[in-house]
Amino acid sequence: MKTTLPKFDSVFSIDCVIFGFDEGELKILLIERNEEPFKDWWALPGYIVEQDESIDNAAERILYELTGLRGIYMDQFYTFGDVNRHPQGRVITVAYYAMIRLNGTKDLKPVSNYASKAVWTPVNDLPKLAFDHEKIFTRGFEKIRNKISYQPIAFELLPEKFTLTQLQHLYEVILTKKLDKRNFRKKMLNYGILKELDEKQKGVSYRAAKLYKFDRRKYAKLFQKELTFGK
Amino acid sequence: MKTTLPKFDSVFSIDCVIFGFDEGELKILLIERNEEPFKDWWALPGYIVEQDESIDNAAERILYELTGLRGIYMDQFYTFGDVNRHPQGRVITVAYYAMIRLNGTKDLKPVSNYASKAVWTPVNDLPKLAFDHEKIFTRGFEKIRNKISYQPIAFELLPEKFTLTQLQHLYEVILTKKLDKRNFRKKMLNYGILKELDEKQKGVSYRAAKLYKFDRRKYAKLFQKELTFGK
DNA sequence: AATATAAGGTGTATTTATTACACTAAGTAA
DNA sequence: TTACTTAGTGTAATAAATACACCTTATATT
Repeated sequence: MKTTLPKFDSVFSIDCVIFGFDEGELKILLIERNEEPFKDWWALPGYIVEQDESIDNAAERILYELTGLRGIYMDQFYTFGDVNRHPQGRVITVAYYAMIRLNGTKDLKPVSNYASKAVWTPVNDLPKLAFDHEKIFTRGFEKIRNKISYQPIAFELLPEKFTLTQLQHLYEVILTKKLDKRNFRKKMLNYGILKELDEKQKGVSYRAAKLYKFDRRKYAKLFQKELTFGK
Repeated sequence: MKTTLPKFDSVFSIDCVIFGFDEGELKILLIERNEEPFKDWWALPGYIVEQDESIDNAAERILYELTGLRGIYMDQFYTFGDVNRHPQGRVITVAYYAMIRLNGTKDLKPVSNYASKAVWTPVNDLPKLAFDHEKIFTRGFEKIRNKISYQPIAFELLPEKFTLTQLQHLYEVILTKKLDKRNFRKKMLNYGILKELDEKQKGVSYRAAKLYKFDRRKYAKLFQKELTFGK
């Protein structure tokens, strides 16, 4: 990494922590960098914000260019502004996260050639990352762990139809702890935000489980109620 | 505001929402700007981040220069990056908040002359603010409203010794709703994070109330426990 | 056809937290 | 002494969280 690089003054960048759930594992999207610094390293998808675009738009564009993923809604979660986090100059980066449904989506094709590939990587098996991206990932993971206890974000990660065991498993992976099956089901079903389908799991070599759907309408109602606390 | 101003490319800035509680009112600190653009307008204390300082340090420095307040611990809560939020160029601003104990602290003296004064202003009676500072304030207020339901931030705003009624009143102001006196007391005392003092309120023209202190040690223990959820 | 395997699916009792609700006690001021 | 103002207190009902173990059902194997 001792090449001569241009120096620049101040730029903003965006970095994205994109979560997916596949084969029972929580994964994030990493790119292999095709540019100095940190050429050939793994990194979070991220790049520099243009002069004339808002940071929210920049986040969407950058994710698209580096992974081919389009129209993904992301939320900002933290801004990293240490002085030496980028070797070429002062770069303050705004970190975004999103959760997406993998549905067997496999490898992704970067549109720009700034990344050579984009690969889903299990969070329990991450390689060393460029810049301070480990720190950014860790904070993003904390964010969703925290968020899952008051918002049904799990449904964004699962396929449209899922079993209660899959749902529980996802919660366990995000919370990093085991949950009690009966209590978990009681609680989930009590919220009333699940629609039981007339359909069962297929292709498993054991008793097939019932499939459920997330009911957005009922969730909206529930949430409305929860915003108006009792006294 | 039709003066000729220098244009610049990209800069980062910091804006601070500093909460205080005084005379039964929740207040924030505003400065009167002494520079274009928005000269003579009210604004959140904020300024530009230097090349060689981290954003956390910048936040501390800027608050000091504009208000004379020193060593205030602040938390970042959101970054505002719309393209046209600043008339002179592209400015992305990282917003911080803090809560401080007023203890009769009155007016504050800006150290830099970029602000002509710094004044505590009730949140229910804010003037029109420069830039997008209303938006920033609103988001900061939401942030503490949300935070108060899982962290005892109220104690940072109250004097060291306080009555339960004062504590309740502060909760009511932040949550913007009335609370039941008996339930509030039961709950607070149950947490076990209050130390009852052998002392009473003074100088009131009615029955004096007992004074309490916040017990940080017990809170630390409680918090530890809460981080390890049941199953 | 019988058996083994592997996950699916279910209920109850206990404890803890939340809510609703109204009167007496104590100190100060007139 | 009286009026005023806030302090301070308890209980019953309801709802939520927890701990805990066995039978059922579909598939695969012999």
